[in-house]
Amino acid sequence: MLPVPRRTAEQTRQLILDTAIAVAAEGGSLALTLDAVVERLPVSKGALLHHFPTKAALLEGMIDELARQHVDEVRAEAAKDPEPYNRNARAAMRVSVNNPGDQQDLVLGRAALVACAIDPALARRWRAGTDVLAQDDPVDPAGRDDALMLRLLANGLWMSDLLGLFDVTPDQRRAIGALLTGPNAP
Amino acid sequence: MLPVPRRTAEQTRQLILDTAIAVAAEGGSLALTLDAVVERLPVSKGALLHHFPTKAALLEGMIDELARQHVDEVRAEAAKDPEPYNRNARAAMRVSVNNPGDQQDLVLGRAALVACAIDPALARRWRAGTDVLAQDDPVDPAGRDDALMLRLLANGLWMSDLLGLFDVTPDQRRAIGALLTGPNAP
DNA sequence: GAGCCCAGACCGTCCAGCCGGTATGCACGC
DNA sequence: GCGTGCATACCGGCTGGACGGTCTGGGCTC
Repeated sequence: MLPVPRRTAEQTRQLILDTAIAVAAEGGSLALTLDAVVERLPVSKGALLHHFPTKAALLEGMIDELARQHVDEVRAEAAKDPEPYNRNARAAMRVSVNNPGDQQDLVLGRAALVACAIDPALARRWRAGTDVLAQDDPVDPAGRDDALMLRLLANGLWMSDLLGLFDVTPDQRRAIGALLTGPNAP
Repeated sequence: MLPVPRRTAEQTRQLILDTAIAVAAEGGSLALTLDAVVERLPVSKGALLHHFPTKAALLEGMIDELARQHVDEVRAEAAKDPEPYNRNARAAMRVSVNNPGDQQDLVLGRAALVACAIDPALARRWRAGTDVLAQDDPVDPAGRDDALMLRLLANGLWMSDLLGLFDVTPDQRRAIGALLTGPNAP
């Protein structure tokens, strides 16, 4: 007979992280309290503090989880790209362009932004967790700076979506996405 | 004889805002407490709460001030541009490209980011305060989407600088800035 | 029965906001 | 000029409540 607890410890941990991320994304850092996270969970405060002994540990767990999800998503998108160079950079663009259709992506980004704003050290941790995307991305010897440009543009679009900085119509999103396939398309 | 108190009320208010912005930029939202702000000031907690009756009022004051400074800076930069179209968009790019040289700009941006992460409503307030830059910027009838692209790229570079997301060398900064003058330069 | 996993009451600290008080200046009437 | 009354600006100790973290106990699995 398989051991079937109602939840494994790992599942509980993941549940806590997901909920904390959702709370941060919706309410900002002001709303991100341990009690608020527990309130949404079929789990007690004791359980939360069993898995994350301090709030700082929870925040670090969040950032690591968010970075991991982001890296996984970009890599999955990059795997569809037949070109040899700058696949991660282009994948980041496609992910950003498609953002509004994916609510989970906005939650991810907002939570990451909130965590980075709570403590500057968490921003460095995000960078540490995600820069494999830049390191592990063969560069076209010609047009060396294109990848950085793509990354920055993708990042700008993403941030704009997260914070509501600019209005970007679907047509404009398509135009931005078209940069990837045909740079000189009319 | 003019009444000359050591500081006018307006000066005190501005002093409080500047200090709160500095605290937020350096320590993140965790460090932004009323006491921490007062500690750096020749002003008491009573004075702070005289000018900003709640912490929310202080945060709103901060965002309004930051948006105002940002708009002023971009407009000042735009005034140097002889072209008739998209001057604010190009000015935003130049400001972002020159960011690392201007410590005050990083403080401004970090504080704004922190405020936006504390409460989503403050992000909307930032947008409300800054979108005059997009509204009040005549668009080239040909190449209509260029301005948005510039804004997004500038925003991406700015955010990257604020959070330390990507390494951008001075050469690469120049290359990005060169997009403004010669789009087809080698 | 031992060890992991969790429940939830409880505690201590920290911080936002309050409040009583002071100082200074201004608008009066006289 | 001078006293009175009122408003603005500011001080700083205090408190109530929120929130992070502790602790004791209990069940479930092996």
